[in-house]
Amino acid sequence: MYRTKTNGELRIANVGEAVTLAGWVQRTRKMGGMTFVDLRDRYGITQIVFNNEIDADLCEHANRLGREFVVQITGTVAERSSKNSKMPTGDIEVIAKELNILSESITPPFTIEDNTDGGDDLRMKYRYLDLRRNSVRRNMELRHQMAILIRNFLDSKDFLEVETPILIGSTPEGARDFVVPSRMNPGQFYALPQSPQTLKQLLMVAGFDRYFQIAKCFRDEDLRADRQPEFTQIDCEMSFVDQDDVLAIFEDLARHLFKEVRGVDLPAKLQQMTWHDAMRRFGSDKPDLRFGMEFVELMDTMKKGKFGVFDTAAYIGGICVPGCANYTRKQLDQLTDFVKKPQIGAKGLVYVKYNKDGTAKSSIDKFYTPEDLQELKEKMGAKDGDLVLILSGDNANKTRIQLCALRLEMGDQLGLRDKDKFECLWIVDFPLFEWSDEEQRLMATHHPFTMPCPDDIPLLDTHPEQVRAQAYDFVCNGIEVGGGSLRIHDTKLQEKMFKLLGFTPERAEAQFGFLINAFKYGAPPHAGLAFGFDRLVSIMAGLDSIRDCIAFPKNNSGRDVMLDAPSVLEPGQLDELFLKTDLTRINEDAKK
RNA sequence: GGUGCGUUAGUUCAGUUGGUUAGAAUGCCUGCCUGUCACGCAGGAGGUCGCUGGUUCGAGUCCUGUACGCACCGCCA
Repeated sequence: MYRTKTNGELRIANVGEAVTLAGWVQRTRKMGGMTFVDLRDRYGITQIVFNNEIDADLCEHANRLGREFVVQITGTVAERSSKNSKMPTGDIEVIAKELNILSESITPPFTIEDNTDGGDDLRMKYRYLDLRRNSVRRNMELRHQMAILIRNFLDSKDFLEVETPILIGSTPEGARDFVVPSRMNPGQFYALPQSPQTLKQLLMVAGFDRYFQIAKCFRDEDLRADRQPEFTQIDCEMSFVDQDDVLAIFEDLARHLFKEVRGVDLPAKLQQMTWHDAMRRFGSDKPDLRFGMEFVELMDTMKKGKFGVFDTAAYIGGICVPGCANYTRKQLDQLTDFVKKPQIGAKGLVYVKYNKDGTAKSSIDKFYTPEDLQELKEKMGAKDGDLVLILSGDNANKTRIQLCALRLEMGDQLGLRDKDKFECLWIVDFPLFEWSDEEQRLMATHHPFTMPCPDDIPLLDTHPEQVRAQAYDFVCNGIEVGGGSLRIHDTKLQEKMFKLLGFTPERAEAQFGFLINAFKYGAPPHAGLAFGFDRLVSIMAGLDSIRDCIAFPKNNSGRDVMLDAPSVLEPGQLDELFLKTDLTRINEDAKK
């Protein structure tokens, strides 16, 4: 019994049965009097046989076929005389009786194979061909499967899916908005939502209790492998819940997804790590817990020696890299170059090798006694054969971020960032505010509607930078996959937040008046969370970039190279919108 | 806004110290081949070395600028 595609319907065909298959020509093999055609559709490949001795005209017709021709073939399912164990349909073939060329194809610019010869750029330009490839199509199938699982899960928990508008108003806080001119309101612009944040809060005021949406979001910021200008969030909001309720239900969702998609059992209760601990132990608010090498703070230990660099350091920290005492001078120099790269910006790297024979060799032997190094060894929990790497700097936070980059690099070098291993955790107790040097004011770490921790509310007036937020991130394998918070539903507290963030009452009213007003009519306590759907899919699929699970992604410059978008408008279109483009600034930059 | 790497045949890449007619694989075309399945064999076509300016007797190779691509920093409430 073999699965085939017949007249658009899946069915099971038996040997000897007549079938009609339609699809694309993967390749042909001409053997003189015989021609074999590998016919591909969404479900796989079936070998078609044309035989000169059975039907010479038909065989001649088949010899015209080229790669990616679309054909319909009627024939008989037959058992193969020589089977091919490498392909799922390898023990049958279809002996062709009729061949109908539905569409011809010019030679594709790259091979439609699992291991294509096409580069990323070319694949994106011809994405419709790229999507024919198994590996890419499978990512789309996984995305579909996960969307179904998520919808069904949230539906079973009484979440109501509501679509919120794509054309909304601009909010200067946070990321840059994409804007859309309004023809009927000359000189005015819509903005595309960075997230449906305020709208879902209004749905809570509306009494919808539990909302979700698989929502397109838009941010006009620079791109990365894990950042697209338009992306998809699993956007959720709940009323009458506290933080534990939210975390419980969404780690249930995560547990369900990992089990159904990957067969992986996440722990019954996910670890919760405070932001402060995450920064102290891993130098990151999204630590990769697939491996150890936790930071050890070494201020007391290292300041004993005579190494001048450490005298003025505000932070000295080390990681213990297991089994790497045999690193060569060249490898250590490369690590030093790595931390000195401009993106990382460390001044230098101190290493201590604890050799297998019990001796120690370090870059700071001149300044420390063997006893000092022994004390360091104990402090680091290092064993013979381990390598200790130490960074220092006069800015504790920056140095921790540098040490984080080094830790991840060592994790990569030792192959510890295994794509089939999943370590998920919650980061909690984020600071409510961050100081912005650029704007010379406090900025909301999460967003301006985030509820402070109740214990810290008195600090709002005295030490706002110390106030913790009831905000949480879902982190998997060092990637921020989701985040959310309890929201402020009290008008007075919200006004205070706006004031601390430097909003005048007039500006707050102009931008968020609709929300403040709504809260005057009985707002339930509410909280929510959003998962980055693209990131979640790419983690499950083991992809390096979220582009690979997006049907038609944008490139690094935010361009769709297939559609050649964005593009200039016809003069008439601009006119209708009362718009003029002024490219003089670009030309001036070009002259310089 | 910044840093790094890259740009050579349809495609993926190699190209030594600057030196004759720029190579390989694959794809494509032609012919042969009745059990192939990455079929095989023989032959063939295919290049403005991203663009620009410079150094040089001579530039794919060195230098300036620029465009594009990728990764990253800044940015992403």
